[in-house]
Amino acid sequence: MGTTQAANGTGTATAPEPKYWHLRTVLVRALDSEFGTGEVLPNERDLSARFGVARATLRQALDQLELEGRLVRRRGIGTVVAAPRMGVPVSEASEGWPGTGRDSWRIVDAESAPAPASVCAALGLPADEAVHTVRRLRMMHGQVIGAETLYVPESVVPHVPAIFAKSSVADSSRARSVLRQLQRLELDGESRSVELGVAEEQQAQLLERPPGTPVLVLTTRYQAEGRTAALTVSTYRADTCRLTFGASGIVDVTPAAAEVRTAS
Amino acid sequence: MGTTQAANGTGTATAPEPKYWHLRTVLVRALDSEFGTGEVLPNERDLSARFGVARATLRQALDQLELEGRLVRRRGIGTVVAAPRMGVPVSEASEGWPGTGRDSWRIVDAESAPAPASVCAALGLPADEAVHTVRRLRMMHGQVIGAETLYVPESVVPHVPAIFAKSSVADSSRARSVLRQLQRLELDGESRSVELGVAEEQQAQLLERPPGTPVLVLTTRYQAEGRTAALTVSTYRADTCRLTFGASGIVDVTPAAAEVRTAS
DNA sequence: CAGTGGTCTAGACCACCCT
DNA sequence: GGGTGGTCTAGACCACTGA
Repeated sequence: MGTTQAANGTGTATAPEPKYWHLRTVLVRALDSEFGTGEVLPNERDLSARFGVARATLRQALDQLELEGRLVRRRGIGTVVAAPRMGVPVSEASEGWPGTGRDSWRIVDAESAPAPASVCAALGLPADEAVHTVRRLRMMHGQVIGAETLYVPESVVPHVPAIFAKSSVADSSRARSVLRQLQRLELDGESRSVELGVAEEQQAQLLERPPGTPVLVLTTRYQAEGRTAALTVSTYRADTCRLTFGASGIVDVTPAAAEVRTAS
Repeated sequence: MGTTQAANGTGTATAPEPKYWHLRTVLVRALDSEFGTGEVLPNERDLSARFGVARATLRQALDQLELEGRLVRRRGIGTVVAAPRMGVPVSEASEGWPGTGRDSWRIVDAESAPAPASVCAALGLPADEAVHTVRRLRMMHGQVIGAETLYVPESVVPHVPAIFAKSSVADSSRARSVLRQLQRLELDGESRSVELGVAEEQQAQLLERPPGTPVLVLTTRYQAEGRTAALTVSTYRADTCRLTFGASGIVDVTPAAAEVRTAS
């Protein structure tokens, strides 16, 4: 076990670059030149043998590439080359309340109940005040790309037809009712934040990914009538999404991403 | 080696939750209740022994927590509890050109040279057209939180006093000159995108993190005189930063992040 | 120097998918 | 069943930090 690890592949001996990092570089080049979207890579045991490293080391390189959204690994299937990230438009204040546009959403469920403390705080409410909660999935090109939870205080949208039978039809109509009433308010503005998170069990399931999957967490506060009238927390798959702001229209431009480098 | 792995800790036997994921949950609870920012955790060998798992398994859990920005690990030092993420204001169109505000920036270098193809494409230029390139670091609370590269075509800002001696003073004056001239143009608007990336060697060094560190890549296109007059690519440390948009003023509000959960 | 996290190995078993 | 990725182990050495 544990051979000496000293000789580390590059041959230069000047900089002790980790094997997995070098491997990643090699694979990036291969991905750029020899593989197309959707192609399946050789399995991990073969690859590790081919590169003369332990499987764990190869996996460390693949982990990086998956984080970068270049690969998708599926248990029982294999490792395939991922499509370039999708540009996901984040609507601007001028475009109104969430989900008004031409985005495709799928209602998951809806309810009216006391909100968790963190949500009440963000909405400027006393703890445990009742809020409407709507959960929905954002779809794009037939795929789930994000999960959103919308919170609206009952003091903003008071009455929603109470259908007690818990069914997807009832949820759906409740959700539509909340959204409809929200859109009657004049929207004064909004503020957003984006950060990195990981999907917990629930979200992970909605996003069709394993727990721990990195996500972009987009939090939006909607201002109306001089207060925070609604709050959304959206988690987008970090591997497949690029959130775009104010890019009204053109979205499919490849950004000059991290690997920008001067010719010097 | 490799004991049977069958009994997996939870005791329930109903759901085969991975050990490292369960460990993460345990550690999250411990961090929330028993540790304060800056406190040092026991070392990995002790922790793995205490939890009765291999060190690699413990590390898998710590990797997750580091990705979430809850921990910072430093070679030779130890693992410490991270401070909550900083809210990093991303200036709005109304606030003008980059770096105009009260943000703290530190010039790294500046030059005028043919741009890489991806940059030219994003700027709508023929390949290899000359652009001014300014690299600078964004500081906050005395820490480096991001690295930004600003690209401005020479056709937008033509002459910059040519100082051929390559020095930090010369770079700095060149950079200021470019920014000053940019600010004379009327800014029509801007479009942004945010995505997840990993820091390559160069960026990683600027951000004082190891290569492979996850970053939020913020790409901004500035519109002026009916064209894309400038492009910035900023990489922010994903573990310490939460990008905020249009939150003019209040920034230090804890967002209702991924772990939002209804009481149901 | 001793102590810490970072990398690497060889081998094992598990969960899942498809045929 | 046979193949794939996912998890786990025990042990080793390396690179960095600070006394």
